[in-house]
Amino acid sequence: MNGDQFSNKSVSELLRNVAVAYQLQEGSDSGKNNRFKIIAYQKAADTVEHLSRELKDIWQEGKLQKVPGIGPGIGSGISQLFENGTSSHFNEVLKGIPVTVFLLIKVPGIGPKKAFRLVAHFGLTNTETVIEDLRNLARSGEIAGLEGFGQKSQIDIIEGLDVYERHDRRDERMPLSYAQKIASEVISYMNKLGPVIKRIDTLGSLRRRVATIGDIDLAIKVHDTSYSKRDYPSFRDNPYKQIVDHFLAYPGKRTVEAAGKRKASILAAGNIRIDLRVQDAESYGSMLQYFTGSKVHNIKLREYALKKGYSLSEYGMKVVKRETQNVKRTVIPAQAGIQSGSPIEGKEDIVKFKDEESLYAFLGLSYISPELREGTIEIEKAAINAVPQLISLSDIKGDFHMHSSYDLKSSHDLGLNTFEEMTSRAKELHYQYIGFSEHNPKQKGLTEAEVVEIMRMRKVYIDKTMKKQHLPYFIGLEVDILPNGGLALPEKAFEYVDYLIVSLHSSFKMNMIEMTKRALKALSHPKVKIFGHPTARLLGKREGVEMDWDQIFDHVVGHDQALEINAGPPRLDLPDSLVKEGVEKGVKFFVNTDAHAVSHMDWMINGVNVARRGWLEKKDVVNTWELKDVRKWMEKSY
DNA sequence: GCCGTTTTCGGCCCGACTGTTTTCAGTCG
Repeated sequence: MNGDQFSNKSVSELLRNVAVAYQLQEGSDSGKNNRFKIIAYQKAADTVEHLSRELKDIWQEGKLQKVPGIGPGIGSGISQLFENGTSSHFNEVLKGIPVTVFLLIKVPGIGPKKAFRLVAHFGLTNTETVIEDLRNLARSGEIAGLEGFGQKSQIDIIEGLDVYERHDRRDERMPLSYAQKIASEVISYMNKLGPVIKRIDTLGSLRRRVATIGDIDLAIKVHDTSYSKRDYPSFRDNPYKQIVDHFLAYPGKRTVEAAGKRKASILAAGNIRIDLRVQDAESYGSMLQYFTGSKVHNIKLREYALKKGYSLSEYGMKVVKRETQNVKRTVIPAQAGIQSGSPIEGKEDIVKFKDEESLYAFLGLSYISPELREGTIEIEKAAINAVPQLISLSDIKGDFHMHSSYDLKSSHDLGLNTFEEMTSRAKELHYQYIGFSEHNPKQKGLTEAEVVEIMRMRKVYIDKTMKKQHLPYFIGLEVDILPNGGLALPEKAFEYVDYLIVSLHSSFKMNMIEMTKRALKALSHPKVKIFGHPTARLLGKREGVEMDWDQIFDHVVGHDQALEINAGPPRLDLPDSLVKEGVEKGVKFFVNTDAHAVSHMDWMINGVNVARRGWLEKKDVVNTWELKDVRKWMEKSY
């Protein structure tokens, strides 16, 4: 097990191991016809691995079976696991399979069957030494003698072990903003190649704007091959080779991992893997769609296509004819022009797609933004033309969580820049209004009267300063939620602010009931309009707090309050999945940067990405509204 | 074992690559 035995990673690994165990039972009397059970466990493992929230929290909320791929069976096993630390059902299935099998399947090229045969035949049961033992066996030539293995597979095993040891060390994912930066550098380098390249897109989780990224995947569309050599003298015989070669010469490259005709991968500094795929224009849409994923989305899309009579692949679409109910189906080429427009009939009897729009349209679906492609309900929505009109960065009209350098003896960090400097940046960003929210003055060492006076002086100062700035503004404050749910600000100080953000900055380890009570109490004050970075998570450092989110959602909906999507790269809080749950209940949001410096105001895009993954439209995000509507909403109290 | 705009039963994504093969099984993405 890896770290916390209840982490998503551990649970997904456990489910994957159960799938492996069923695979090994196949063919035995007890394991007949569990082909689909295996797939079910693998699907569940995939989903859990890619959840943006802790499965355990979801379980605590009693929503385990809302997770796609988890039904009554797997769900009860997981419940057992969370309750007792172990699950009798899973244990029963795993029983009798040496643990070393589960270690060996992590080696590239070794799957369940091979792992089991190696372990069984050579008695590899020592978990400490199994990797080394296998390497020695391969080197001494003993594996080639085993039935089903040969010289080549023996060499492959040695190579696989090398790759395994290299990659095992870098297991973690990087923040989206960091991945985006690296990708941009590679893209601008590739663009130097000139007109051979028609366009470059990111793929995979990077394109879907997932909070954390594993590998960086890029797609390149080559220029129409109907070019004239006179027009592009540098465009030699093989554009693919030219592009791949250029990629392999990337200055930031450390090693070349693989290099083929139309794809290649390199490792950059920090063992970050960068994959490149090159495709011609007529099939670019299919490729883009396929490698953008997510895997679950693709599987669902293919199932959907199949029901409509099409077989969808990386290359395009074919028509499927079912012969009998159960056994085989024949695939014949789809007729191009079933829908007029973009699909192109290719020579390989397959309908190709230039772009993703025509691909989705061919299936009768409206376009689905990459951020929505997580296999939840996006296909069902697209089928009835009901995908949301997602917000974009240009919709943001103001930032309500910003810390200036104004010293109000606050309990946490001051910002680095003045009100004027932040205002001036806001104007550059074409904001139509702005909200300041320093931390509340500290409680120790100051009397109530002193705090009230500090707050009064601040208002006077802001009003005076902003008079010259000609940008509508709101005076806010970020107030600590005390452990008992009280606010770290005396009541009399409230009259010097337009709105309050309440945030958790201490005592994160409460149980769910206590924490929920605490948050609800803090939210009960009518001046509170925003719940700041609600889970209080710090990516890679601190898990979010335990909270009954349904109660929080209900409360804010009933009291004209909003939840924050904090765009700071260390936070990205709320997480996208909670945003989606919230908006389904009618929750309103702010996307804020929590800027402590002018440069941080550019973080807004990170929050917009989360909002998009959370299915938010303009109506759901207060700081995309017109000034008068924001004012009206701010002044509502209950 | 999961799932539902032709379903609560009867289905379940697609293709490439590779090695050890005489037609396919295993692995991968």
